Amino acid sequence: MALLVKKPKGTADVVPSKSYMWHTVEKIVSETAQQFGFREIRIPTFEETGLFVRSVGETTDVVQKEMYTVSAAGDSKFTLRPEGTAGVMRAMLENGVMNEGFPQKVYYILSCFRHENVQAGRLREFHQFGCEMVGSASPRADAEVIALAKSVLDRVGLKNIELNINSIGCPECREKYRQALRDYFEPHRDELCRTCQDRLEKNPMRILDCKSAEDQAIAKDAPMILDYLCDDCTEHFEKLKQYLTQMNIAFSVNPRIVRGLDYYTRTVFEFITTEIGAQGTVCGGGRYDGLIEQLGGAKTPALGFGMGLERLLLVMQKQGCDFMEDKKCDLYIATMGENAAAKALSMTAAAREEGFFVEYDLVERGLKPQMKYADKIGARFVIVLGDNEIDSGAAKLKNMATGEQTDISLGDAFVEQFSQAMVNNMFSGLEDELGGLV
RNA sequence: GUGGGUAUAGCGUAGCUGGCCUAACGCGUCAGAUUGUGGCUCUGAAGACCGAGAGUUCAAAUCUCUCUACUCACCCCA
Repeated sequence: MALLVKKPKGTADVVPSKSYMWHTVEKIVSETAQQFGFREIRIPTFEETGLFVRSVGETTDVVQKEMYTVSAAGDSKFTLRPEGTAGVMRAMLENGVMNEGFPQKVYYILSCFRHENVQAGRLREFHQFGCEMVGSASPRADAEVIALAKSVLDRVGLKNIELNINSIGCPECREKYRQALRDYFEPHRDELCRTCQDRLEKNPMRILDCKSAEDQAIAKDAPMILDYLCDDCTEHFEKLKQYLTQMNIAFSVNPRIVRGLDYYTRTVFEFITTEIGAQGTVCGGGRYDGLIEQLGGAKTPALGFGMGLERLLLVMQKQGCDFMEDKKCDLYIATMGENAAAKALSMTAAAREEGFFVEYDLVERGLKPQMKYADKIGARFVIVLGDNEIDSGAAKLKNMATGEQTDISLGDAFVEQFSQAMVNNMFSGLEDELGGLV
């Protein structure tokens, strides 16, 4: 079949048979964040372009070549958010959340848009779970945020995820370090790859994680940021490491981690896997003490992380993690004839009123196909309704797992009797499980 | 933008030293197998102009070329 329109490159559909996977991670992720005292924040899908230019950074790849920017009818320019932090900070400032006392802790699940070349684990529209903590300069906050990310990864069941941390210092020590890097690389200018020659001026730290083998060799003996941190930044980093150790969170210090967004200061971290291809960063984050001031707020320390949900799901599937199944149908009412169908309508409504998951025939099929359908959707119970039952006012309630049939009234007592059957069913299910254990 | 790989029914695949392919198999879908009862089994049906276009040939899903899409990787990041 030649479809007239296909989905845009880099987007993904979640079909009904797979949505339970998303429900699982969304549930775990938000419940965990709430246990840490984070509350959900929701923000618009697009923002004024200037917000991202100001926060993410004019020279970053994200801003320079990956933003989906639209303008409508002479309005200002808008951009589909390429990440969550900038919009969340804007929203917190605009709504005065910063004035409600510190720390403020928020989380969100949202889609982000970047016009990149797609590959495994990298989409143009992707989903991110993010957390932000505003108002604490303490390394305890760093440890707490990392602990939250770690906790989420543990609870979805991931194994072999490594935590890398680094400090890229405050603007002062970072500038000293940049100069040191320029001094180091300058003599090798001609040996560097072309992009790194450009980086030498604008962002020499990027040369450190260049993939080119030649550049790697040159960078091998380059000065390390950690040797250039000021006393405060050093102490902050030392404390963080100490806290992580106390929390029993394993980590490695990786001086090569350089975040691609300009707003980061001091602590940066990544949770990495090698199991899903080249895009192994499942979670990335750090501190951004200067961002809020840059956006026009008071100077306020803050930090957070983003977790790529598609990547998370890739690893979960790869590792065979458990997912929560969708809720199954409690009762299917099979009908034969118009009278029965009419009766089924009122019975269904009554049972749903009590919270039960009920279905009945919508396609006007025969009894046998209806039974097959009931089986396919995993219905626990089935009632077959025909003229006999309508006349007598009673029917058989069939337990699909055991095949056992019991009497059930079609009158006022119907819902109550069905509830009782559900309770008994649950109870015997528990008994079986316990019996197996004893 | 630069490379590699792949393109056959809803999904997953076979066929690819050209003719037996008027395209096969598994899953799924639908319908039957005691016309008022599912799961297993059996039978049958629907469903593909073999990614698109051109060429070679008596003959192409199978060979050649072009294009397109998808995919993996570089870059960058979640």
